[in-house]
Amino acid sequence: MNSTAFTIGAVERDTGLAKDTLRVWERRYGFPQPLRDANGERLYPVEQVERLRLIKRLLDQGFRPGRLLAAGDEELAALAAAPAEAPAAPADAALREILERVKANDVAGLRATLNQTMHRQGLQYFVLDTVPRLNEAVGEAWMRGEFQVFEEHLYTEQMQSLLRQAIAALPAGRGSPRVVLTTVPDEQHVLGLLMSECLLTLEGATCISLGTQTPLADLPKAAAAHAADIVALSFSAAFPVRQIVPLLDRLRALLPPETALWAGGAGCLRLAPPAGVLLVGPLGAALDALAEWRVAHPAG
Amino acid sequence: MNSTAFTIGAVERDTGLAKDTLRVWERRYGFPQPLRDANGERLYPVEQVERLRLIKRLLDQGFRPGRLLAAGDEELAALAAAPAEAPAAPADAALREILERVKANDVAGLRATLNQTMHRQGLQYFVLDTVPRLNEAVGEAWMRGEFQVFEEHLYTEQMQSLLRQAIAALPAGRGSPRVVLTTVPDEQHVLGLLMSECLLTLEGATCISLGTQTPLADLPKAAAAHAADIVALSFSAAFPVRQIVPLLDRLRALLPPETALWAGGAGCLRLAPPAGVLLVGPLGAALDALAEWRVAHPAG
DNA sequence: GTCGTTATTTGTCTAGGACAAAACATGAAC
DNA sequence: GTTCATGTTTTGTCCTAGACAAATAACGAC
Repeated sequence: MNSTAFTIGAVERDTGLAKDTLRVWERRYGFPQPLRDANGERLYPVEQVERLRLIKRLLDQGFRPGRLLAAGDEELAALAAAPAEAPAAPADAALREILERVKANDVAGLRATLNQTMHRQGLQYFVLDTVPRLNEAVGEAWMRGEFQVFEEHLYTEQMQSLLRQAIAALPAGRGSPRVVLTTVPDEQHVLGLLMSECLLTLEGATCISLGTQTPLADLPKAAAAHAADIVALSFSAAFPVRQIVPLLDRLRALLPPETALWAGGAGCLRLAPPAGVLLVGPLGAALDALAEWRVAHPAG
Repeated sequence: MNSTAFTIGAVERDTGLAKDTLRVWERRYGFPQPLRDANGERLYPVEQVERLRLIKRLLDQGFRPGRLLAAGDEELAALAAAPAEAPAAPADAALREILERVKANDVAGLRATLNQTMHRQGLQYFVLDTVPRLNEAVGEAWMRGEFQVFEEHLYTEQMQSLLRQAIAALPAGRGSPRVVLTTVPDEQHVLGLLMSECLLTLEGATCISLGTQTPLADLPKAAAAHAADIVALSFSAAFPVRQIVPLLDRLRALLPPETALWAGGAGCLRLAPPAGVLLVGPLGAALDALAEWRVAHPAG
């Protein structure tokens, strides 16, 4: 009956935690503690996998493994319920309605409400203010157990669709700077890219989006082919922070010095900027950075 | 200068080849043969990484590792140039023009041509015939060294944008069956999903797309919440074939028996169908499957 | 409080061995 | 010549247990 146990590889795929990490946690902290099959291979029951997913989220929020892995069920739930710092800005009506539509699995209604909100607020304000708050609210609702993962996916899918539509409706940017937008391999979150593309295109920049996960070695070629002034990367909170700086260093070395390298997204917030890389923390900072770039590069 | 070597983790991310696989290939076949840093850790030069990427593609085409890893540069190039079987259908004018736009990095032109072709052909024919041939042509062009990875990404991004627009323009399906569409974790290719969504929605089915990489354990909940008749998964050729059957078995066990489970995409072509799962090979077969489902489930 | 130094925590890497499932080859029976 | 059942090779994934560097926390001096 309980034919539903996960091998270590399946858990890695499902949670994003490396096999090595899973094994070393087991050794050090005693959790997870999978069963073993006839071959001595680990078999993780569903509950442990779900718990690991929650732990992964809290890790991304800045909690430390030692604490989370030693915590009991109640403690974990408490941490998930009381979000890190920011006493969540009070959700306005539009926000609440959107969340309700997601919870009610009302796809058509969700789509309509999102569309309406975007048009009422205007694209820039929507992207700068509402979308980040929605993203956060959805993430927190999941951690509190109010949303399922698939509901989060549904939200992301609809938001993605909306933003892409908005971008398609904008007059294609023809101005400078020319920006190549993408994420590095293993970073699959696309909303950050789309939000940036909206903002920059609104300001008249030319965006060339390569979608997610372009291999590093290809970026210099892409920058050259598109005569890009800037290569911009987006990192979500889920991306392993340790890897960001070495990554940026490697990429910086690959790119010609006259091509700027920008990195933004939640993953870059607590980070010391490597030489030659501009870290764009909150989304609005991208607009400032754009303005500065234009001052430093008068048309010509 | 050549500060640009990859650790084994970076290669895993960049190529999609597991660390274990990379190490065992080195031991068995003598390739790749990375340098070592001061700590004895592997450092892969860029050329080896690019070669690994090519090998990965050929593997996905059905070649065997023993052959590919023993092959010299020329032999590899020959294999890549002469595609597996099918003596590629002669590319018609529209196809050629699209490929040229990609090669010329003409984003606006590409977008316009795609849009025009879709409208001329009609959505169904476009999705059933042109898109798969384009996908294949782009993949082959990369293997022959004519396209860079980023050019492939650019194509995918524009096609994605176009298909999403087409879907948004369709009257939202309200008929039966109700289909939940997604991919499993680690399967990130989205075009297959979008193509299916187009076809099914055109036929009046109700599609609920969760985007890519929904954790398995969430699918039963999603199916229940959306009262789905069918859960449909898409597997690309890049997804490790070995894992598909165990995956489908696990999922079949999780889903209630009255919910159908369909799996399609290039990854499913050479595969024995597990019990209780419908393997939809070529795209057109999805339409047949839909018709059959309707016969078996008269309205009511 | 702030700074610099030591201690702990944590993820990632190493080695080589093992095994099951898939793919291929071989040969017997029809 | 095809079909089917065998045996053999290939191949990916998993195992253990140890090591180390980078990030973080803790501490004492100022």
